[in-house]
Amino acid sequence: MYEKLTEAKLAETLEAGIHEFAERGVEKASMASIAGKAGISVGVLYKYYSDKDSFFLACVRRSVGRLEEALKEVLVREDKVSGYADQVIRILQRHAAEHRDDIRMYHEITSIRNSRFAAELAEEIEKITAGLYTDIIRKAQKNGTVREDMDPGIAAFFFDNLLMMLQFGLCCDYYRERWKLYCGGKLPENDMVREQLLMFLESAFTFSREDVSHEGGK
Amino acid sequence: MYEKLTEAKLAETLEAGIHEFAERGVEKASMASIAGKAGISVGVLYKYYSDKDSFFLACVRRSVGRLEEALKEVLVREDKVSGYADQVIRILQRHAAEHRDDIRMYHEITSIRNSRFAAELAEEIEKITAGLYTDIIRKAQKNGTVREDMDPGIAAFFFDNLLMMLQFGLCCDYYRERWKLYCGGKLPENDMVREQLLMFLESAFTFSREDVSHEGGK
Amino acid sequence: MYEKLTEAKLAETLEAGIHEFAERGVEKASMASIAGKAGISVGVLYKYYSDKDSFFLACVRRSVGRLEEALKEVLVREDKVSGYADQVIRILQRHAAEHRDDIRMYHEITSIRNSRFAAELAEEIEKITAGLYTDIIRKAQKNGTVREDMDPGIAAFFFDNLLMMLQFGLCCDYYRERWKLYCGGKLPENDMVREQLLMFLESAFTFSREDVSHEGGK
Amino acid sequence: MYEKLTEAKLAETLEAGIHEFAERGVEKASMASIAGKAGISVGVLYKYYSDKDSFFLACVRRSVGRLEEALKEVLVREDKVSGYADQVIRILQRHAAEHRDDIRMYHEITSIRNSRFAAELAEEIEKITAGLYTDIIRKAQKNGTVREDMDPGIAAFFFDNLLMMLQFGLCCDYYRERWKLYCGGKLPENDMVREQLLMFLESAFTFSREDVSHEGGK
DNA sequence: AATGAATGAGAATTCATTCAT
DNA sequence: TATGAATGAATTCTCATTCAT
Repeated sequence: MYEKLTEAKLAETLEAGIHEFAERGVEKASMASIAGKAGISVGVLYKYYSDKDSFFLACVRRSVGRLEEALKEVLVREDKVSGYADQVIRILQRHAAEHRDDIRMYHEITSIRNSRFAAELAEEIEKITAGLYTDIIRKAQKNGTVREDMDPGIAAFFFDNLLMMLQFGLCCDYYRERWKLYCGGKLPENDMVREQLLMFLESAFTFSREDVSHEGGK
Repeated sequence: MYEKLTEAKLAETLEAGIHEFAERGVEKASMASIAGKAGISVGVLYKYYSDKDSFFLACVRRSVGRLEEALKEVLVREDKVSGYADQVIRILQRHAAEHRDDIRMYHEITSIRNSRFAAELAEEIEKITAGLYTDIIRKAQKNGTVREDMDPGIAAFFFDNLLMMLQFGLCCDYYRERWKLYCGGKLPENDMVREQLLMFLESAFTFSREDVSHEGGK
Repeated sequence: MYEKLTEAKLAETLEAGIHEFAERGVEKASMASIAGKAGISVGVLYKYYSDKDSFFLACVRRSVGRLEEALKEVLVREDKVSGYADQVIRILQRHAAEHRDDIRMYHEITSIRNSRFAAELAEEIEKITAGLYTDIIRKAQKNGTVREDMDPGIAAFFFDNLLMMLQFGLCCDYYRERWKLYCGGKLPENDMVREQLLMFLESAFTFSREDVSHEGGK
Repeated sequence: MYEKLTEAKLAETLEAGIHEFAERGVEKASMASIAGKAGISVGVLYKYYSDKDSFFLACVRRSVGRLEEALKEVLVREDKVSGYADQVIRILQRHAAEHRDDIRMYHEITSIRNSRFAAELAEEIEKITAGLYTDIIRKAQKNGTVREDMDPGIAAFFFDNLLMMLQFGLCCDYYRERWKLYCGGKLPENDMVREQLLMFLESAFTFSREDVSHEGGK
């Protein structure tokens, strides 16, 4: 009984936490219930994590780590935004289906009501994708596949926003309902959504007809 | 003491509620604290609202009503998406600046812990804009200013997603920090964001270059 | 609107009180609900009765008054206990059937947990029957129909106890269930109960010391 | 602080509960006050009992258990009702003197407000005595010491009613005052009451004089 | 005098956190 | 070191009573 918590047990605890936080939200999640599900005592939980909040953070980190891991699959060789986006969307759709709790948990983070904390977490979680997306766009601008008057950071932000909502739409109750409202009462198929989103993004990032005719008329 | 609850006081109570819910979230918000801030007794609060949930809904409705009121300013005569979008974005930016708590409260609704309201609220809140945006896009498709292969509902959804994130980015801690991350550490100016978002949308909704060249090659 | 409460309205209020107290018990009875049922405002209720307790007392008195009224029907000419008892039992059985709430209310009184109060009420409510029953027994002793070694007061007390339980058994949930337990699961018929109770009482009051010594002298 | 809840403490808690329920009634009894009196925290109270009702039931059961324990002392060898009754009355008189709160608590059960427990508790509490008393009477009928035209169940019920009132008369405010009223202002001595009650019962259960003379005249 | 909205003390219950074992 | 029982602050909600109208 008095044996040190194994790596595996610790992982199990985090998973139990992710599940509970995803299912009931931070406030309603119960430390006792989490410990119970993980098969450990509340005591150890508090030995490893000073309080509920810090345990929540640990869960967030695990959850986000898993998402990052998934995103590493994207072939960075891709220089065209559309090809890149296609890969990312596919991965996120699969990830959302396989790790619903992770996404719900991620949404919980966005509720954080303390800017010091928010800054720390946002940096930790979003820095990589922020940089990555911005770079892709910058490169695409250089090779002429994305319009040059677009601010790469802001464009990357828009891009990420759409992806974020894509995931929430797959996993979080309110967003699902919202999705349905726009699609005549039922969630659209992943393939259709991806196709439409790609079309939207592709258009967005390239020159619109006016611009063309404008430039053409120069 | 024993002061009659005026219309004004009732409004003040809702505002106090909106503030508390925005600041602390539904679970942590305290009915006693709200009553205290509004300068009324807990008793009346429960006279007017049967429980915390129903008071929360009343706050949400007030908050949403205010947003809808603001959105009514949009000239519906506009048939071009870009002109329409320009107006909507301006209004939302102003609204977010003036009613930060409303937006924070809106974000609160999207939380897991409030899943019990999800379907009901989503319908109530988003139905109007969903229909409106979809219509605008459909019309624009008819007059040839939006590409025809785009599903109007899904496109409207993308559009609304971007607007939603715009607002969260202005009001909610986590989203603000995320914004900063994409913009070199500081929040971008409203004007610049609007300009970029318009550009993004305009391109997105119109024919992409390939399409153009395709058509051009006809 | 601003008219004085009529006699009738006041009576209606007491009846509403009796019903509520009988149905929910003193603690759970709600002054607002009583006022509502009586069609008056809580305000007047408190104008006429200083607090819940004093209103409860007023209800008790009305309720007890009605019982006394019913008991006045007993022909006092009766000198034999059995004949007297027969009449009383019949009246109480009828009264219990017609005024269930009165009996339930009466049981509420017995819960009173303040001896000063208890003394006052007991005196008010039981004094008449106490005297009456004792007298009957005393007379019966004089004319030789009740054994002489019986203390008239104590015997009267036993008699009243049995009548009290009879009524509770007809009206109060716990006592009803208790009744059933002794009678194979269902409440016995009034006629049968009366017959048995009369037999029990008749025997109890008559068998005299002589009989005992008779046996002893055998 | 952080004292382990021993068996003894648990018992103390139940006693504190019995006292509080007896003193103030179920509704007015306060869980916090009970915990305080028992020297434990509200938390543990709720660890052991899911809510106030279930704690109340536990108290009732303890209280009833103690009474049953006491009643086990009765020598069941007794076949004559009078001898049996003598023993039971003695035990109940002693029990009431020593455990006033138990009896007050028992009275609490019979209240309207506790109707929700009525059937369950009545069965649990009274079944044993109901069966026991009925049996005794039935046996006595067989050996000719109790008149045969008496329904054993109903007779047992009358018997138990008298015992019940005996106990309430010793412990509950209202019943005490009522007692006094029948006895010239003061509670009668236990010995005297027992003697009179025995006499009453003995007579009640045996042939009345009329019956005797009736039979004699045949 | 009647009204009923407003008051606020009080009660049950929960659960993050502590600490004796 | 692990355990999980014990703690008690905090929260929601109720309702007898008051008093401005």
